[in-house]
Amino acid sequence: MSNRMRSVAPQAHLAAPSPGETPTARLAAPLASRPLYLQARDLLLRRIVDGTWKPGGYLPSEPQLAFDLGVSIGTIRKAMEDLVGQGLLERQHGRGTQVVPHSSDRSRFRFLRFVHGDGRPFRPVAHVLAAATARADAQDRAALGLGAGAKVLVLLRTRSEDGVPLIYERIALPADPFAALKAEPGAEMLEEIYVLYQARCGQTVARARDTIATDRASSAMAGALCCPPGAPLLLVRRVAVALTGDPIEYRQSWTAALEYRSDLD
Amino acid sequence: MSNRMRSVAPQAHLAAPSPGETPTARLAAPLASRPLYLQARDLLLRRIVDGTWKPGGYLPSEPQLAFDLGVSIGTIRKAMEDLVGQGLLERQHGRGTQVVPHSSDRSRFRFLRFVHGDGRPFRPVAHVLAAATARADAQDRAALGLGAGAKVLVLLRTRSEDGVPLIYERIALPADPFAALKAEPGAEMLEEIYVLYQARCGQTVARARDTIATDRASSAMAGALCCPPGAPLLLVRRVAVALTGDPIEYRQSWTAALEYRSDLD
DNA sequence: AAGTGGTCTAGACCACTAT
DNA sequence: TAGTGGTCTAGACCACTTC
Repeated sequence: MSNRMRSVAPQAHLAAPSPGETPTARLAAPLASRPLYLQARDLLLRRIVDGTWKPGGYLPSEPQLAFDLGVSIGTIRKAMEDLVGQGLLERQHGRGTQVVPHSSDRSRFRFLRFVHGDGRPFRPVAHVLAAATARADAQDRAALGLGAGAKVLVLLRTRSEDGVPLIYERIALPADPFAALKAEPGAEMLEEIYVLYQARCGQTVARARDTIATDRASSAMAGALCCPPGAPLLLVRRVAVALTGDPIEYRQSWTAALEYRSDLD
Repeated sequence: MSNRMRSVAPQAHLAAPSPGETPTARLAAPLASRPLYLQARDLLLRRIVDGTWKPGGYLPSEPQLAFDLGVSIGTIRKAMEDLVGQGLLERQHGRGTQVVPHSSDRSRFRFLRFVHGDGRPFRPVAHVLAAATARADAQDRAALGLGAGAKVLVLLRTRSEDGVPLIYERIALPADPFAALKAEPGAEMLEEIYVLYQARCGQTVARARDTIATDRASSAMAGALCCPPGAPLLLVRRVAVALTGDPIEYRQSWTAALEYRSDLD
């Protein structure tokens, strides 16, 4: 007997929103003992990943989803709360539940960011220096989990404030899903590049890991950042992974003047 | 009318665990419209802060707390889930709910940590070089929110692996609650100092903010870390705050060989 | 066997947003 | 006014831990 065979048959849903409508999905067979709210969460996640509900779009209402999946509203709510906690969904009282889009205002990565030495926030503008496809180097391959001869799209850019370049950045992306980005009009100045990944390449960044170290300025960095070659720099390396768990971005950011800060836990 | 006046009187609790016992607390007056689960959460937090339930100790059971506060079990669960999410409580199926103690195995700060350049975890041993009370400098005062003539307890220590010192550290603590730490036996080698704050000074670290920058080695650092004076170092500054929200630790960590890493979001 | 937390349901009522 | 999510309750049953 499954944990879902109860005194009240779960099929007896009286709240069918449109008469004659039929449920569009059912959760696992009675034998599967994985909690229903986890199954529901994964199903919602799958539909976000496969684009059934697009970033910025709204999910069906709680009663509708509960009917579709054949579970109670409370179970749907628990599944949603999990995804809200991951920053994938956003609920708005009286309006509905939305798939969070990446945007410059509301980035999913507020917990680690560059700041000025006095704590002022850093409000940069990006400028792409070069965009080219190349063979992935050893670091790229390790970070992105690629094979020997794999190709990557490499972006070199600076990020400036008031016209002063403060960050020199190299971004490596797997050539396959990101080829469309190479000649993307308007991309050269776009600060929030994750919006582009999502809109043009269908890749949504879910999480990222940052590793911070010191490095010394190469001649290219020295030229871009107006510092002497060999000057000590802060180097932030980021590996960003998609909703599927695959790494999709390897980014290196060098800076001489800025600091890097975690939000208060 | 409050949001708690319903068709079923909330007082009608039949699950009184000990006959004749009386509730020990009641939530806000009917006029207060703040959600009950938030009131419950704050009350639980207050009892953790004031030591009613000590780190490592167990809370009363859900039915007991629900009876005490005059709310349903679901409301208690929601309040607890919030505190679990903050890392303050830990629930164990069949056993109970525990106030999380700081420990070297299970630190509340797993999200940012030192690692070796190749990604290996850093497993240090601490060695205190000096512990003395001093007048707080400008940085200490700013970080800890102290007044002009305030005193701080300053600890200088190294953190080594296999006998090799890799981090040079200065920790400033408000002299008032931390005076007991000065002559603490055994503290000299203790790596996880937050355990001491909690056990000896009644101060539980709740959250921390890290700011990462580059710096150059002073002669003291050069001596301790076996690097030339002026060598570029990674500097991590941390401000840790207590459950009350007051800053209680200002820590500066310098390293030449290590990197600093965030967990995968 | 008793007690604990974990899952799931059903339904009441409230508060916010749209129209 | 209708529809949405937010809060709160009550109770069933399950799974784990302890005795």
